[in-house]
Amino acid sequence: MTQVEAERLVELAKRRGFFLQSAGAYGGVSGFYTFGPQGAAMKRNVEATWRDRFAIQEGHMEVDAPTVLPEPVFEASGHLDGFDDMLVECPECGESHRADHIVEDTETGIEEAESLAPERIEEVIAEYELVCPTCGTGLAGQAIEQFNLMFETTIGPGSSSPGYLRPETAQGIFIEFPQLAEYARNQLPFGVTQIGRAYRNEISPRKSLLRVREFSQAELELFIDPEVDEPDLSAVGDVSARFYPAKAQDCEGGGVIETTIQKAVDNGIIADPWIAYYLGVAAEWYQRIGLDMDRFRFRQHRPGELAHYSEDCWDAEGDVSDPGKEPDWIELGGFAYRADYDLSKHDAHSEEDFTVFKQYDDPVTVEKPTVDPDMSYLGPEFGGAAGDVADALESLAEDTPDAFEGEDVTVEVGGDEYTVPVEKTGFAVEEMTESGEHITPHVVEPSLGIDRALYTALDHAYREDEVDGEERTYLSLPPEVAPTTVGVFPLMDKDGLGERAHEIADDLREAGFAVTYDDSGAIGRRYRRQDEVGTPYCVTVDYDTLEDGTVTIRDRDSTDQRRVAVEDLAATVEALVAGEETFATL
RNA sequence: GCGCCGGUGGUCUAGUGGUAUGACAAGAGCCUUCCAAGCUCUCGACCCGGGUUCAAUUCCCGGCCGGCGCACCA
Repeated sequence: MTQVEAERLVELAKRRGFFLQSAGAYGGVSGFYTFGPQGAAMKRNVEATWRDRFAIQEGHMEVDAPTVLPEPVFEASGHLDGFDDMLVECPECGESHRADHIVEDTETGIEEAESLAPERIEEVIAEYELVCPTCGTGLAGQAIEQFNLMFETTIGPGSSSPGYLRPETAQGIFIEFPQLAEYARNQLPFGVTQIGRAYRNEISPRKSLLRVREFSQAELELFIDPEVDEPDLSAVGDVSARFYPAKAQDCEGGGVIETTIQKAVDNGIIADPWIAYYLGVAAEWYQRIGLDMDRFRFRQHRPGELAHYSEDCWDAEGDVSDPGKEPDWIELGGFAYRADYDLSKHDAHSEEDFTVFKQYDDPVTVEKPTVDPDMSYLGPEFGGAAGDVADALESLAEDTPDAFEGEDVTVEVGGDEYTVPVEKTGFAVEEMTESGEHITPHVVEPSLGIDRALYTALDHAYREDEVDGEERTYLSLPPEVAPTTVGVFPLMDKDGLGERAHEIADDLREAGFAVTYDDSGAIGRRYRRQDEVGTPYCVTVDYDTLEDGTVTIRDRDSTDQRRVAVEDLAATVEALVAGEETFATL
């Protein structure tokens, strides 16, 4: 960013209809972008390739959850508490700092301040006379400002039912886990994908599409049995990528390692095989949508960056600097092993069961102490406490069956002791057959930003060159993601060329291609127009077409042309797009 | 949120206390047998609000938006 090429890319994006800042008529609004005709088409294509790779090819299901969800969902997920920042402003220099960080960074002995109440933070600041890290002014007495990154709304009239715009698409999957597991016939592993919008009320959106308040995510939640499920690493073992391990980031001159997924696992660079598997899948996908893999890497989170539930986490990063400049790495996606964190949270906070039943290969017989209290005795004897006494007896039997060996057994309920004759407890040791157990699946989560991927693909596709002494700008996008696949032009709009070209354009559309028809001005101008939006092929109808039924097809990157029979045109374009045919050998 | 700089047609831009320059793009036409050619015509702009002034796009203040730096990015 910041550099010349990025500015020209943003200018092209606006001029040609890839993306523009929203609500310009009303002064613009920071952090919101509208995809224009080219951008919307490209985004659709990018999402289609993601769907193909992460859902269809992997055999996973796709869902589409609401963007607004009720407050309890985010209480459970931790976003309500963990997603807000506590800011404190310095009265002297005006700098805002993370209050929880200031508290942590000193001799207070507090390591994890994020969960503390703002009032407590204020007390700690006053107590230890903490100062502004910028100018050294005391911060005692300054109010702590809460800033939650979630957009809040109300569901229905009144404010009794608060809701939030989801800050990530993932929760929409987690909360439906019980039903989704049913759809998967309770068989692990299974994966659920979602492509959708997510919202974060960023303090300071920046860098065009790269930091926005509304964006699209493509997420996969893979639910596994951690004890038995393993990925098929051979499917992506040969995929090569650049890896930037945490250790290398800590020391000076630490290097990026280029190797294959399989070798990265063998050498211990990537600890978790599932993470390794998805790094491989993702590397293939990023390459497929046109990223320059020399300007791409996987960076491992350093220990301090890791979320507390995550053992190992990697980010996909793309370099969006100008060629020859210092790299400017932006985060494109995250790959996290989330263990049972999310499902356990929702299991605890909701009424539903977020586990799956795992059947043993062979049923096991266990001796299980049970009670069957005689309520007709307990009731009259203990009155209102009878129910609690019965519960206490049940847990006692589970924990310490020995207690039932005497004549009487004593339990404590609400501070009072109750003694029950053993014969009234119905205590028995039963042989029970267990055919399996309930387990909470673990979650492997590849989470990718669509807008950032799209921006990076544009950045990496942006080219400037010269054709016959004229400057040319073009986007060398893969045909699969280019907004338009074929441009169709009559060499001139007369002598029936236009009519013939229209027929050909219609035929190509019927064959399923995204086609642009253009008969304005000189032919060269039309080629350049399509170059700027990344159209890979242009077909021109000329006088020979009327004579012998052939057209020229032009390759965007080389500007070379070949003659092709009209009846072979659709098949030829199809083969070119699929990569089964190259233009050079056409 | 703080600091610095900026905001003129779709895009890039000149300039000004008296309503604005040029280029590109776009539209119409002529010309044109494959790479932004030429000619004619047309369309189209001073971010918003307040202040100073006879008069503000211009000066001042505030806001919004953008770039950069700081902070933030669970």
